Amino acid sequence: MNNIVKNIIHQIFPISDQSFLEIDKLLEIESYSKGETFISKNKRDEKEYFVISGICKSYLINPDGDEVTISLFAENSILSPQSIRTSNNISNLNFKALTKVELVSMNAKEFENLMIESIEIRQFGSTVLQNELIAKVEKEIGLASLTAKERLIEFRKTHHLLENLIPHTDIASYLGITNISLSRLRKELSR
Amino acid sequence: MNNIVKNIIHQIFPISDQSFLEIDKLLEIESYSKGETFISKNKRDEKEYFVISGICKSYLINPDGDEVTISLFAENSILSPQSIRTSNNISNLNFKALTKVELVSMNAKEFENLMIESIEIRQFGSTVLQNELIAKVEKEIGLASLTAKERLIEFRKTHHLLENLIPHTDIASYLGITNISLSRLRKELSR
DNA sequence: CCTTTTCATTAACAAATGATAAAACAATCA
DNA sequence: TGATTGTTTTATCATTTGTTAATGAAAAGG
Repeated sequence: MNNIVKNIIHQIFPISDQSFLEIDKLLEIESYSKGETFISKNKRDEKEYFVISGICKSYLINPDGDEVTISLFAENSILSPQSIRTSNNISNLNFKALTKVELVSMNAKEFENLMIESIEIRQFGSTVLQNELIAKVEKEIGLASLTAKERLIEFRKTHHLLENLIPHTDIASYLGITNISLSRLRKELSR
Repeated sequence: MNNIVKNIIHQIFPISDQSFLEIDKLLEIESYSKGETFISKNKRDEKEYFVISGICKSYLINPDGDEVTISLFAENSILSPQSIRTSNNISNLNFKALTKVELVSMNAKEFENLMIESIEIRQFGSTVLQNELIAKVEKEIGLASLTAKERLIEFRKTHHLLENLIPHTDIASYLGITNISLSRLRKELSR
């Protein structure tokens, strides 16, 4: 059904055509417009997502009622809320489309059944999990610097395309600063 | 051989006695004194660790030559450098004992062989990976606040025992502030 | 026991960042 | 087009944080 998903999967793990056909049966297309929240609390344990086009974020609401950006997801990436499903402590993490977004979703329980039946698909699933973990470690290393300026420089290295595509408020939140401070740093770095 | 390891494993996944006996054959005891670095670059792809007693940190060296604390590992936890093994970008992450530390190590390749043979051990391995990921997500949520004071308060909730056991320099680095700033916040919060 | 080292605190000042408000700019829509 | 809304920049001031240096306390080692 969807060659883009096949490519995304192949970039992660060289799955066989037969295995992909099994996965393919679970795929459905979803699309959301800018600003739309697409994983609510009661739905989040149901699906894995492949980001076909557009950009999404995960976020939470802080005590002041503001959205704090936790992660950013560009196109051709897997948005896999596995960690959220299995954790009781992470209760209020939500997902939102920052641009018009096309997703391919996959029922999580059916995918788990596939993983039980097929060693190859389980290896794919484990590799997704590992990649998620690597992304987190790389992120925490990138944000480990004390100064916001260095964090912005690091962000530009890993997300160089995103800065002109999504609201700076989300980037600032991701970097742990205000959008006003981000604006100052942008000006300073452009000189 | 080691009932403590059995307990640690059981807290994560209810493995059978038979499976544990297979794992048990791979276990070896290691101990390090305070300040000792125990995973160097060339060794890190060899072992998984169970922290029996003491506290460790993962860290990297920033351009100024200072150690930046990335993660903290208390006793009764698994120190599983799976993500490091599989990532090319995370090259300079090291591990150090912050107190006298007793570890039980397990050869990673032999454990992978066990995972191929046994579904149950495979499930245990996947769960370890999931737990690592959950810990990272919980950490990034805990550190998502803009102010250092709130991050310290959050840190105290999740690591309440650690503050009096390890150098404040490492806690400050973990929180993204200087130890002097941490001292100021401690004083302010104690009033 | 003394010395040395490491760590935590404090003070004074400089630098960076947040808060608030205003203005410029861009995007959307009737 | 004009109005509206949202985003980014800029300016001002208050607050927080980093830097440097000094001090004291605790731990480590001879």
